[in-house]
Amino acid sequence: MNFLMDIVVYTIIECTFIGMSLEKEIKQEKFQNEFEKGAVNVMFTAGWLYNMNASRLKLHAITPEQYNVLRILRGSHPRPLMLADITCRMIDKNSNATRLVEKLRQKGLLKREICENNRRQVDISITEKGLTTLKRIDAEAESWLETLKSITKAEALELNRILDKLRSS
Amino acid sequence: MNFLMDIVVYTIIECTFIGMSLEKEIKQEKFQNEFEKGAVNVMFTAGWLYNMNASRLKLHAITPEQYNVLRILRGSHPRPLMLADITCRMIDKNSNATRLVEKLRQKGLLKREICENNRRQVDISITEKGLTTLKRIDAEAESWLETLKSITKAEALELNRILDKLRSS
DNA sequence: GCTAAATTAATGTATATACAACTATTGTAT
DNA sequence: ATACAATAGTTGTATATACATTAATTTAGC
Repeated sequence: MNFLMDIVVYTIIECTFIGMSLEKEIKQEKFQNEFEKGAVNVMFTAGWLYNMNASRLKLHAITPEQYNVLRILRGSHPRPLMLADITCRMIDKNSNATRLVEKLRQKGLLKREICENNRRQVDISITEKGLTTLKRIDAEAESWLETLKSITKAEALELNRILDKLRSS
Repeated sequence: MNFLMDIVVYTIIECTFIGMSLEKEIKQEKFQNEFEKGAVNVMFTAGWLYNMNASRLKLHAITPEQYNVLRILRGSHPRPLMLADITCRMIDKNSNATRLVEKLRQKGLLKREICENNRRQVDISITEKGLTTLKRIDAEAESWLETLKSITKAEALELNRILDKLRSS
């Protein structure tokens, strides 16, 4: 997270017992129960995913957070979004959209215009250069998606179902 | 989360189609397939978990990363650990253990001693105050664990299995 | 023994994040 | 109309992160 994760991952190492995969990866570990292990596993895996992402995006000189903003903007293109729209879609409400947007503007990947109807708000939209950049990244995304296919489609569905249920409390 | 999350989470918003829970939570979203959705879901859920964690730990004036280090040290207590031992258990290899440890030392939660046998290395161990702090946090952890139990034990097992498999590529 | 390589940790620096405080503009109540 | 509240973004600041570089000590080769 932040998840990112690099997320921001936390782990718990309390014992020398070695069990399955997760325990091995973070060295001698024991969890209170499957639920706690699940929470750590989600955060650990998120960090793993985020790192893969970050390194492939690095070649294009953008961070995962910046990539996120660009994709959000492409999603509404050609309609612009105001800053608050971007923030609420970013999930990490803490992350500072103002500064993220400014970074992308400096790179010419998006443009900002004061909205005439409501001068408090700013209309933000992706530029041609931004679209081109995303297209180049998309073209490379194949191998990244292949990595995810170490699980079956049925397992992916099950994973999504369980995660949605976990958050529904 | 940011983690996490605050994790550090990235999302993809490209459409106005509304489907299940994850799509709703990050507003009008459509994914290429279940695999991509799974990756985003893991990172999003990690951020959600990290934020819950961060806010409960804030009352004790420590961050999730610092909490992680303390638990690692408790795990080996009373044997001290060197810095590299802590780093390799932290997963986020980027995070700077030197400075995290220094923060905790300033709070009196751990102590550092130059190792006599090998003066390059530093023996780090949790203090009584550190143990007491962890104990107080443990006492409050019940409700946090309860939150995780919105899924069944079987689902938690399945979640762990799928995540381990996902990373095994 | 002396030099080169490896190990262990600390530091520098640019960027990012968390969170509070602030500015500007618009909406609402009297 | 004026004052007060709500909305939309920006800025300040302390801390954290990423990553490269440096420093100190130990090990190994010759």
